[in-house]
Amino acid sequence: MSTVSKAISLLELFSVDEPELGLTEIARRSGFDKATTRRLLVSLTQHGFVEQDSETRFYRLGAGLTRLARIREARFPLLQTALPFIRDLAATTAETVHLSEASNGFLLTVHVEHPARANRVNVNVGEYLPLHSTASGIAFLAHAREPVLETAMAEPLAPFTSRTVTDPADLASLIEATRKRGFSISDQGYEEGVISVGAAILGTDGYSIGTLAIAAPVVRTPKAAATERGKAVAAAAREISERLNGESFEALETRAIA
Amino acid sequence: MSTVSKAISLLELFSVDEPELGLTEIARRSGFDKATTRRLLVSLTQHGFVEQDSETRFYRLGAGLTRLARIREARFPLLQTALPFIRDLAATTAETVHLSEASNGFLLTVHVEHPARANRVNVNVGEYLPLHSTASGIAFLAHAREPVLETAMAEPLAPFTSRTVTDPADLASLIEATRKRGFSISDQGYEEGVISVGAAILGTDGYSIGTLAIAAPVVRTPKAAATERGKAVAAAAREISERLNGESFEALETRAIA
DNA sequence: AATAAGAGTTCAAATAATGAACCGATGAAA
DNA sequence: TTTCATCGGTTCATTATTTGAACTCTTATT
Repeated sequence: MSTVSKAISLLELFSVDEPELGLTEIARRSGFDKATTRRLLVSLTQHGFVEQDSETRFYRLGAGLTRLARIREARFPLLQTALPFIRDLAATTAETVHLSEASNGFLLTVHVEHPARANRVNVNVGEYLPLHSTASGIAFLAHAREPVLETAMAEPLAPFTSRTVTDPADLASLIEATRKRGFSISDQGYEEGVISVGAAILGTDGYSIGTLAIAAPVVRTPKAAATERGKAVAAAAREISERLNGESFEALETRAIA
Repeated sequence: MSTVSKAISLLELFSVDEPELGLTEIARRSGFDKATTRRLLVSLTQHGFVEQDSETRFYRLGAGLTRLARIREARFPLLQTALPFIRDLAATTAETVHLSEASNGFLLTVHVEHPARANRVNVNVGEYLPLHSTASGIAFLAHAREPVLETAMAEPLAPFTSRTVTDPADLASLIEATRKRGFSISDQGYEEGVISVGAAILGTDGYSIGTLAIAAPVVRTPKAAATERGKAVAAAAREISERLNGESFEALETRAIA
């Protein structure tokens, strides 16, 4: 494992639920020696990737990350562009809406809007999503590059619930249906009791750069509601794609095939 | 230089103006060997910190950064909280408004709102701001921890323009005035022809965690206008501090002294 | 006062990083 | 269409950085 990977893996230990950790704890979780861990943390601190609370001595993610993220966002304003749509969907559906971004073959949740009600689906910012078992993942695959798709299909399809689609052929037809329909549905494929709909956001080259999804408890989601939400995310994803690229969604879709 | 620092220094090469760079270019600018540079880039890519355009082969900052930045933001929602205020200030003043975040002794510009007019002050997201010669920096120092303040005063005060305050004693009185007034003024201290006003945003401990500032061309900024803008940023910074910490600004200020 | 637990440090040994020289592809110039 | 230049990417013996067991220091607990 490269030193750089080690350093970055330390950053990955932080999450929304555990945004601050002590040195020993970080060393324990990463499996690195305390001395090593500290040296890495010091390097990261020097560049503002990590901050240390001067009082508690705990470490947390630093502002340098915000800075770089903003530089990226200036080039690919996915979040900025999608935000109003996410808010709108969250308001009209009163369910959890989340935006994920593609990052070399993975999907990273980048923003989440939760409804103000007790029984809701909780999605954490910073979560990685499996591609074969979530609405986002399937929507992503429906517009992914051939090699990305192949890699995803070749992996063992982990069964997260009893309903997870684990047969590659079934997955292929799900993807095909998603492409036709314009949005994907995952009926408890990732988490028991949760139904999600998702749609891909396309980049200039016509391939997915991210996804938009709505997750809701099955108990209050009749089939018709799911379809309606699906149409809504698809419309939003389409609009976001067009704004980002300044081209019609159809033009983008065709580009990917050529 | 540690390997980690080398890797991160590659990330620092990207900016809003140059968001994409080729391998040779990155190697040239960083001063590392091409092989080394590539190895580092590959490591960074594996973690989503860097992406490579599959067509042009150029490298750019990756979505993994957005993800981590969002995790941080969940803990310190500075940007989220400040955004509406920034927009409001930008709308009412029709001048450049920018938010900076403290990151171990430095100030990083994290968001900028530019007015839609030709003659305006351009501030880039991702820029580091000197502490002694900008409105933001002085506002920051006015509420900084003692050691941070001392370090800043001890450094040689670089003269960016003929009007930059380079005498530590003068700087100290500027800081004192800022503390009393509630906002700082930098009259062409950093860039010729630019006048800025700034105010500190305080954290739970009462010390600055960031700054809010308005930058405008001197030619259209009479003294009265500057004072008015100063009061506006101060009010906004105060409100943001209160929202972030759920405490009155006075309570926060007193905490720092104790 | 004794004990424990965490943060941080040291230095010989182990391991990972380095870079000169290489290949192959692409594109511009002769 | 041949030549030259440039760029992305790779190899492997040499070299320099990273590693971790054992240490100290500080703080909180019994």
